[in-house]
Amino acid sequence: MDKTEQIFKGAITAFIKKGMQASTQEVAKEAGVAEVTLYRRYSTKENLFNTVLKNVLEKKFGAHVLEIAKENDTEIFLTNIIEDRLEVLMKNKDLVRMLLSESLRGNLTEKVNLPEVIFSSLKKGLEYHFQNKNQQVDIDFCAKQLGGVFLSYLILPDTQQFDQLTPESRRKIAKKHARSILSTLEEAQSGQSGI
Amino acid sequence: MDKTEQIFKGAITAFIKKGMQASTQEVAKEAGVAEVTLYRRYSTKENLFNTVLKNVLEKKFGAHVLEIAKENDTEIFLTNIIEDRLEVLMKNKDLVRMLLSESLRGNLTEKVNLPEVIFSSLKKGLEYHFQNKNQQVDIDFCAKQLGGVFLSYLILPDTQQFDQLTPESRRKIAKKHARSILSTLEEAQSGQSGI
DNA sequence: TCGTTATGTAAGTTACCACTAACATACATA
DNA sequence: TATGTATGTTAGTGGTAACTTACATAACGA
Repeated sequence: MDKTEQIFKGAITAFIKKGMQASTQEVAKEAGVAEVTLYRRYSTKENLFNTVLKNVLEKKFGAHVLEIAKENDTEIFLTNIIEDRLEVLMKNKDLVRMLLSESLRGNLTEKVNLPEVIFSSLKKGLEYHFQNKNQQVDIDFCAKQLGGVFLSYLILPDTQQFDQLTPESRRKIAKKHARSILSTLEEAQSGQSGI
Repeated sequence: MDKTEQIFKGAITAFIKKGMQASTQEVAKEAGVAEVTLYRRYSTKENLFNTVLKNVLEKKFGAHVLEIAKENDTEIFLTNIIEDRLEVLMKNKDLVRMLLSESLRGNLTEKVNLPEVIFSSLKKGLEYHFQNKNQQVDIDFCAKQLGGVFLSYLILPDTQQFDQLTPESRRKIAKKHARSILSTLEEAQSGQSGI
């Protein structure tokens, strides 16, 4: 029974329930650990929060976006990245929603700020994918569109839960979004970009 | 100097800063009113919060979506609704972000839950617009796409602030998003819908 | 066996917060 | 003038939360 692991798990479940407002008492109880132990190890609640989140972000959202970006066909690439990221996000929906809430409140440090982390990783993936094509693409606009897809599933009222669908349905939806984004890319080629 | 107005304005600025966590003391100070006055009028902080928000939602986001939905051309309709709603949302960005944060935390009553309110009003607009066309449209999917556009501007890191752009730029962006959504509608016609 | 290290228990400190009670004041209207 | 109504001031109550201190205990290596 690794104490650190115990604390991390307990802290996460407590933080998911109440966000940063979860008391150290609750965290301690959830982790099966004395409250003072938390302070001896992490000094402040804020530090505990950041440490735990940094760890969990790497573990759960560590993206292999560049792998996906190697795909040469843009429609397939977009479909894959939507399918992949959306699945991860929806699997951790409660955690992600808590992070979004705290982010909106300005409570997150840069390294742990989920929207920023995801947005910048999307941009990197897009840059990588388009670098060798002589297609002029507004990366920011495209990343925003992708982000919008994720956010809509995370925040808008859900009739059907994404992670409860069959793989075929999921792929179909991902493809639909991908084609939607694709259509603006093709358009941008004959016009000019973003602004 | 209408006291009620005073209280509402003060409460809003306090709530924008700290969400529902703003103390009644802070609200009172911001409103230039004694703390006890708030309790005499609204009994509890929660009730004050809900009353104020309900009022402000009606005032600031009271939508004439059905007006917009009368437009017969779908591309123009979508462009208009995006342009219109996005402008309102971005003009009240801080307030909206606070509401999103509280919504994610499950702190909002139904009538004041911004994502739900907007999503359902979007759906109504779409239903109205498509009711007399013999085009089979997945309203939910379409509303989700629209919602995603708004959320992306509200949450993702912004290089350019939407409400600081020229009207022409704004319309151009709105149109771009509209065409993107439009492309999925056209596709759906020859295939089947959403799931 | 001794000292170090990690933990637990229990009590306490300080600060804040939602909410209340008691009393005073100002104003308007009958 | 008298009375009611809305407000302010001040103090207080009970609860909670972040964080600390002091002391005890168990494990482990030298």
